[in-house]
Amino acid sequence: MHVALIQVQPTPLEPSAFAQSQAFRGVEPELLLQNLSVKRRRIAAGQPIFSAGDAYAGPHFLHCGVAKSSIASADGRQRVTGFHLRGELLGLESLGTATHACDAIALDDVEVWQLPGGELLAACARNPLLQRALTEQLTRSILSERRWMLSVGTLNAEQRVALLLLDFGDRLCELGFSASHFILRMTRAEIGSFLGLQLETVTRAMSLLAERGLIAVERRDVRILDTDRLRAVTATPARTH
Amino acid sequence: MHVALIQVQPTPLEPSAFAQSQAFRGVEPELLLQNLSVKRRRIAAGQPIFSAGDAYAGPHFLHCGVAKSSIASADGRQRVTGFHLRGELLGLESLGTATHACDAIALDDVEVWQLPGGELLAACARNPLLQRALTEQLTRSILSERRWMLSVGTLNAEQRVALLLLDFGDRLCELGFSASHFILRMTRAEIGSFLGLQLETVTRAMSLLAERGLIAVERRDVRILDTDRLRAVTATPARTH
DNA sequence: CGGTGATTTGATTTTTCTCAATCCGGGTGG
DNA sequence: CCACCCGGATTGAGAAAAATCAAATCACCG
Repeated sequence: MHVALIQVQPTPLEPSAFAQSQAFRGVEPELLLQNLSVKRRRIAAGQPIFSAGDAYAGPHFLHCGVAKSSIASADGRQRVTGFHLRGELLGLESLGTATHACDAIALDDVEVWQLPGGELLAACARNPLLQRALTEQLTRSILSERRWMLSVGTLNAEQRVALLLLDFGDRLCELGFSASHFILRMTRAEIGSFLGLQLETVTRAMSLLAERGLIAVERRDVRILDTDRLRAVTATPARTH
Repeated sequence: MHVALIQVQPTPLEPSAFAQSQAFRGVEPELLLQNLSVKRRRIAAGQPIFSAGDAYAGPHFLHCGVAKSSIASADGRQRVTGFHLRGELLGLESLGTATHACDAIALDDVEVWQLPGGELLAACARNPLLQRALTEQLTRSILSERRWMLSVGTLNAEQRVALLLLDFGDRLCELGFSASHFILRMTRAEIGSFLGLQLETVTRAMSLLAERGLIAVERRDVRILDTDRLRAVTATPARTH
């Protein structure tokens, strides 16, 4: 069963987990863990990791599991702003502020390490490598969001869905899982919210891609059958804006 | 003539201009200017301030004028990611990287102060206040973009245009100009690109808002006639995603 | 074994895009 | 000084994409 590939097992607190992660690649783990009071928390699927308005203590390192982040307006509209795999840093966007501005919700059973924001900033001043890693993480997430902004604004439904699947596969691949076969942890509605589409449109786009033999979908189980042609779909001439 | 209100006059290099700006509010200007080698540049309307792929030297402080930033994909699609007024920091998203990832183009005749990225980061380590200001600027821009993401994904064309006009007015107001009468510095196509709409749709939305007496538009000249009702437009129940 | 939430598919409506024509104002050059 | 030109803006008509409404199916859970 391929499913096992994406089952993330809880692991003991390992200093090297930081350094190996995308977020803190290259940072001496001792420098981090010795000086920072990391708080480990486990959160069940569907439960919030943090919510908008919560007092901000610091960013959350996603040690294992899958999560989504979202933003809501006063009048109840809301939108998913990203899906996160283990090794990512959640809540960075509120660094230095008093309260969380966004929501983060576990899509899996999740373990997060809550880092102390103030100490982290102070540590940055002493450790240029850490500062660099944190800055890079921040710029990386800005750029990622801008690229999605671009895609959502210029690609049609089918292209957006294709891109999401490819992106998800790539990111899983970086973590050592299969890039071409995985289980989606989010609903069609959540995908639609992220891509600026209705859930029915997401379903239809997937059905069309499957009909053309580019992917195989069975509810949450996705297989990318022809990566090249799927990638070609996302590059087809569309609106240029 | 109200038009004069938004004419931005060039001013001499003033340390306090930094401290008064949104970006560096509260930072001792001496600490900044004494230690940083700021390079002033004037850029004519329509010309690039920097382009994707340019070597990254540091962020640009927009000392006067109006600018847009945009991002492009390899296959030529592109999208405006923001409009910027004086006092904002451009190119922060590439801090710590080797090359610019986005484009910034002057919509006005513009003056920018190019800050040295490396020195800036080093100065942050010595000056917590500066670090805090920079972090805040970064989180502010992330949140602003996420809010626009939310709006673009959940509001219809008319609502998006109404929101843009209100936002533009508010930001001008913060700079001491009129919030209800201003000249747009960007084309309908640029507005559309930012809002995820075609230029004709932007025009139509404005015409509709004008028809209902909420605004008065004459090409680039915009007057907000009924702020309350215009704001109500943006809050009308729409798609919830 | 029923119930619930998620997904899929179909039919229809709405919104926005696209294509086309026209208008308008500022700037240029005769 | 004026006619012309050109980019931007506006408006209209028709087409396309996606939203909306509705119904049926499916998997999983208690």
